[in-house]
Amino acid sequence: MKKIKSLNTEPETKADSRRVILLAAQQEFAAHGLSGARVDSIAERAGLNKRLIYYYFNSKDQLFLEVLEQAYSEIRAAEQVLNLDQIDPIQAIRQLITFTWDYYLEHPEFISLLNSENQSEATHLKKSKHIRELTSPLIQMLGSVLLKGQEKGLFRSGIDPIQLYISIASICYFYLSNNHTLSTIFGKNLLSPKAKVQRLSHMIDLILGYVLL
Amino acid sequence: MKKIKSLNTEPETKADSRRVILLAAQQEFAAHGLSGARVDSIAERAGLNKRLIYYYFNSKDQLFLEVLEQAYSEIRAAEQVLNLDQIDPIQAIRQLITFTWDYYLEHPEFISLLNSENQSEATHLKKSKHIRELTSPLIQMLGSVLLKGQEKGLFRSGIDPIQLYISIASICYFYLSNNHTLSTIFGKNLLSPKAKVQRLSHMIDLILGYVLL
Amino acid sequence: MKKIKSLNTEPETKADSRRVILLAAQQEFAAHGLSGARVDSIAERAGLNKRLIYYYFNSKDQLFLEVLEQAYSEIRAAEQVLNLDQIDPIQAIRQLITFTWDYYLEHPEFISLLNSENQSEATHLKKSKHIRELTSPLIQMLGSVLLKGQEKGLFRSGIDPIQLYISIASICYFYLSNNHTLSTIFGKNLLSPKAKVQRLSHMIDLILGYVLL
Amino acid sequence: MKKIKSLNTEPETKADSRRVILLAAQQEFAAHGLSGARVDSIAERAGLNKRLIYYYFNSKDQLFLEVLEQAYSEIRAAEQVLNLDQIDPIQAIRQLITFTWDYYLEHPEFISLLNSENQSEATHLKKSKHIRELTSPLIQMLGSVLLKGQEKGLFRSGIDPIQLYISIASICYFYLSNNHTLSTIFGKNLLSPKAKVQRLSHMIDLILGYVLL
DNA sequence: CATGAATGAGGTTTCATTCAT
DNA sequence: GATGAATGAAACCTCATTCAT
Repeated sequence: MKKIKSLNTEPETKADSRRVILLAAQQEFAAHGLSGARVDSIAERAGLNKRLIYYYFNSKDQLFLEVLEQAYSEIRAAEQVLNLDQIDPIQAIRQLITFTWDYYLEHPEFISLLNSENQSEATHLKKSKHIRELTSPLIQMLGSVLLKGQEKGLFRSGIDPIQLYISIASICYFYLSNNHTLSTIFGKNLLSPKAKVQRLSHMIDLILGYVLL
Repeated sequence: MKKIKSLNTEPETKADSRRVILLAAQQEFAAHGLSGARVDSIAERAGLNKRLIYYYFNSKDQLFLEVLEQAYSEIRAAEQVLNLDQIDPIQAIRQLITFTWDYYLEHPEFISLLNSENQSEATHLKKSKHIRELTSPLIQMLGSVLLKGQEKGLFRSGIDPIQLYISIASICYFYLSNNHTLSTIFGKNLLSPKAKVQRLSHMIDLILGYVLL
Repeated sequence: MKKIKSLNTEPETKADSRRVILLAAQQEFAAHGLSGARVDSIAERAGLNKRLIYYYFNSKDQLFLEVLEQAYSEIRAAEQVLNLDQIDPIQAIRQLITFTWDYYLEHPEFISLLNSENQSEATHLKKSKHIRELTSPLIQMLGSVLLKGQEKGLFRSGIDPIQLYISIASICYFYLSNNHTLSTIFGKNLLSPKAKVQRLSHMIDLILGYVLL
Repeated sequence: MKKIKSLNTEPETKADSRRVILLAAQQEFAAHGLSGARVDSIAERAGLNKRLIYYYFNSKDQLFLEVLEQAYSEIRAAEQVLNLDQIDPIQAIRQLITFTWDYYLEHPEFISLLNSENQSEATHLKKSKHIRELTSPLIQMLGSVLLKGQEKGLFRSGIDPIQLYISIASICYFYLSNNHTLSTIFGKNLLSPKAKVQRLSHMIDLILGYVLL
């Protein structure tokens, strides 16, 4: 549990504290889940007084929600930049898979947070107002990719973009979220460099095998 | 949190108490995760004294491990009965998907337990002795299905059974494990009867689309 | 804050703990009020682990309610023993005043608890089921005293026993509950032996002056 | 907990802030008692920064003392206006009771503050310098009323004005301070319009029944 | 005169675990 | 085998107060 160091040597300004707490909380929640996370540890990680956490966020649960909202908006923002609807549809599918895979690899905390939230039956997320709007652009984007591919005679028809998106997310997510048990059961490290390359390759084959006519 | 009733009115025998505790623990761990589960609640669910839990299982963690081992051996036993290598390969793939989907649907606690264990980085599972040998028969079975399909000129070549198995598990598992957040984000109930039928159909299309030449 | 010593040298039995906590709580609540009382102090007074308080009573508030209920039932029990309806009515009024005065003097915690409860707007008492039944016998008893006095041509008619009881309680209670501010303002100790005698005498004069024809 | 609005839109002057805080504190202390009151809430009620409270009043306790002093001087000022010694003695007694009753009814915070202060054993009041001299004029006034009534052959002799004053205060105060528990115990609302009229009538009867020959 | 940010001490409550029978 | 009573450690959260500007 390392203390977060501020990048610049100047003393943090007021608004910084909020951000520092949010970052520390993300780490702690990711590492231990919601009920396993300790407010004390978050304060320690942040290098700030515990009381301040309650000053800015009113409770552990509210803090968790904000961490979660931030995580969602970050991935959605990154996805938006892909501009899948402006490139070749086959390439677009490849890119979406690769991006999703890489993003999950680089953001293990995202997976961890989602697992926690699902264990809480999404009680936090349901209180959030702007979460739902975040996702629709992505699905729309994937929808137009599928349409374009179909019009070009490349893709099969009748693919539901939501189903496809969930499946792409599934195969990336599960491999990583369940890496520990899978690696234990299969008796080999599923995250070796070689294994990662093989997995990505398999996933692209799988999805394209389905999508392409 | 209902108390588990013993079916016969006679006082439970020694082995019964153990089983009742194990069942109660499974429910509690599934509902709240490892750190969220309460030993008190387990005792209450079991209708037995808390001290007895320690008498039989020594600690909460050891109890969790036993619950986990039991869950694994149950699903592996069920898979074994499929006898996929004795039927038509296409049908075998269909059956494997359908079975996996149904099993996860009927055993939400299995998903929940795995999530908890992965959050703990599989520390419990790593201590288990007989877990590893449980999985290999399944993969071997799937391997021979793939081989047979390929020999018959139906399936593409070069499919890694482990990769495929993980992918099949992924698309079933993730949809259910993340149902709460997904339903919230997409703003619709992903577990309505209709939605479940559509999902299964999509998953079979997806996998067969990939496997078939 | 003295630790309560058990009267007998034997180790306390199980059920004793509950009583010891209740007594310790009464003292602490009386001394500091509900919000001023500390659960830690109660545990210390009782010479028992703090956790045990939550084991027997589920929360500070529930503990407070039980203390309050006990206090009420004690005073009501003591009042019942007076058997006012079996003695001369004038003597009965004198006795009721004297008893009330003495009881409040000997049970300052009762006054303190009532003050706390009124500050909480009787939220605890309102949850109690058997409180209301406790008081009616007393009022009935006073009612028959008044009736008898009236029939004997001694007392004025039309006296409401509830009003009279409240007034008697008032003049005893207020003098003691507000003793600190009154003594400060009037610059003399209102609880000197002499002052107490004078007060009781005044109160009897006051009430009899009103009641008698 | 409504924020106190300043009547004029202009920025408050220095003395205003002090007064606004004092008013807010009175409300908060009255509502929750000394230990139950929150400095944060007082600041919020006042619409001013918490730090300002410390700027003007140094501590919560000192603030409480000032609130208390103000409350005392207000009631004493109001009593002074009565000029009881210039009217008919019987009427004077009636007026004193009615005034006391009405004042307590209109100033529930006064009762609440006194209760808190007595719970603190008058520690604040004892530090106050000008409290003690506030009360003597009232007692002197009541003394001369009693004397006049006695000289006119209306009142009994030997009535101690302090005792009588305390008794009058008692019967008004207790009924209101303990209204919540009394209403709960007797199972009826003691502050309904009708109940209030009956109480006042009873109190006047009680005191006059004692005072008059 | 005024304020947002920060804090140390301590509050109630919860927890896995053990004792004693 | 089984149990009610008991506990130390630590959890979340709150409070009056102060700092820095």
